[in-house]
Amino acid sequence: MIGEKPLPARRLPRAQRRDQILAAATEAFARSGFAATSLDDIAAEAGITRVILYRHFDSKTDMYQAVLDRMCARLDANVEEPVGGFTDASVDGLLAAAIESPAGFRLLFQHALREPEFKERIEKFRADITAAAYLQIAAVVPDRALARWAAQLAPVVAIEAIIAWLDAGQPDPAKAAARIRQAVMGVIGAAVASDVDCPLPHHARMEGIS
Amino acid sequence: MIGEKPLPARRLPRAQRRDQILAAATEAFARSGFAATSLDDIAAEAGITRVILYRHFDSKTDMYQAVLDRMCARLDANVEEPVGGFTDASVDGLLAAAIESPAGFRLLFQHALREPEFKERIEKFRADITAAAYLQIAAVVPDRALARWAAQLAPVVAIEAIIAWLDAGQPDPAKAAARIRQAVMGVIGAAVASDVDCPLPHHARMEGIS
DNA sequence: CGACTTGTTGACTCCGAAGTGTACTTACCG
DNA sequence: CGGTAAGTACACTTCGGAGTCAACAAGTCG
Repeated sequence: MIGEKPLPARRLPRAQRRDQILAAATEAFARSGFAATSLDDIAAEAGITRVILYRHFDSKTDMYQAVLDRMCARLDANVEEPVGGFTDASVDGLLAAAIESPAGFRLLFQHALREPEFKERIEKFRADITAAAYLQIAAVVPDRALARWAAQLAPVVAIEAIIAWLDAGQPDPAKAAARIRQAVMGVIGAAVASDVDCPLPHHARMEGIS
Repeated sequence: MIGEKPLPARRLPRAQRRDQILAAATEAFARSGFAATSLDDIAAEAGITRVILYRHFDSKTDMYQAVLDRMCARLDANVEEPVGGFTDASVDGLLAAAIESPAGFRLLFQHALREPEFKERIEKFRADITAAAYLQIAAVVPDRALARWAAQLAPVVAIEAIIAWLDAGQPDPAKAAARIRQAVMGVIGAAVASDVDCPLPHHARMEGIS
């Protein structure tokens, strides 16, 4: 299906092979998530046998955790939040991580986040960003329920904007970050605007856009 | 775990039971998707035995399809698109469907959409909305790649806004639709703005929001 | 009442995938 | 050149969940 190697597969030093397996596992898991991905799928993706996997990881779960941790570490490294909140730097960090590993990015936010057994770690990451966003938004949006809603939505929009950008073939990387930031700002702006009971003729704008 | 009934479970006429099973299955599947949900989970959710499921559905796959079709039909009914495009009515329809069945809404857009074997039907639904959105956006955004990106993103933001609203406890239902529409418009506005090379001091706005 | 239908229980088969062991090759490095 | 580590082949065991069957219990309706 992919690029199978009936050949005896080149030899690699242990650490390197482990890394390659993690990369392959990331790709495989990113397609259908944990439950729907077999170790044979991963072995095939890595171009080796299933048995080899067990020389590097204790179990499927262990391996999945390693994949998740690896990607989370990448995120933590890129989007270190000095309590500053959901800043431009946060978007840049997310984007950088997504560019480094698109599959890992998708895996985290499209699959792992919805898998009860694994979502904890990454949910905590997201919660941090959401909390930071809340502080900023709450300062502008008096209605607390609305502020929580916007704070919840802002990071999600950033993530979805990045994924949509990946899907679109990563056009114009130089301006991507700016555009994503604007999309997020657009959402926050919506919360602000609708809080003062729709001062904008949004209906007309939406209908008359064409 | 939930509200188990060790009792012999009340009897229901066939059609009614089938519907109740579909509702239970929707809840169960919405938690972890197709692969990670067992028929026992569903039977427990419905308060009956696994064997009964087979008196209503041929297989697990068959049942899942039924659940998906049911929810898709609900969507089609609510958000009928007279080629008009991604209008206010579309948002209203999506929102109505989400209120009718939050679990179904989540199941479709958080799980089924990422399950290769099943995403086809619902992907088509999403593609229709995306295409409609593209027509509207392309009229305002000259850069075609950017327009495609925004068109891809707009429906996703609408959906995520709805899910975030569900998560927040469905506050202020009367204005929810308007807020979601504004969020979507904010995203589209971002595409428009960034196309003319960032006329807004977005950086300052974002940093200085607090 | 008696038949039918909905339900339960507990057994059973089947299959795919996780996980393990052993014996056999072969590349690489000191 | 020889040993070790990386890799293969294949033959398992184990396990959970899908799918099936038969016997039995109890509401409901003619």
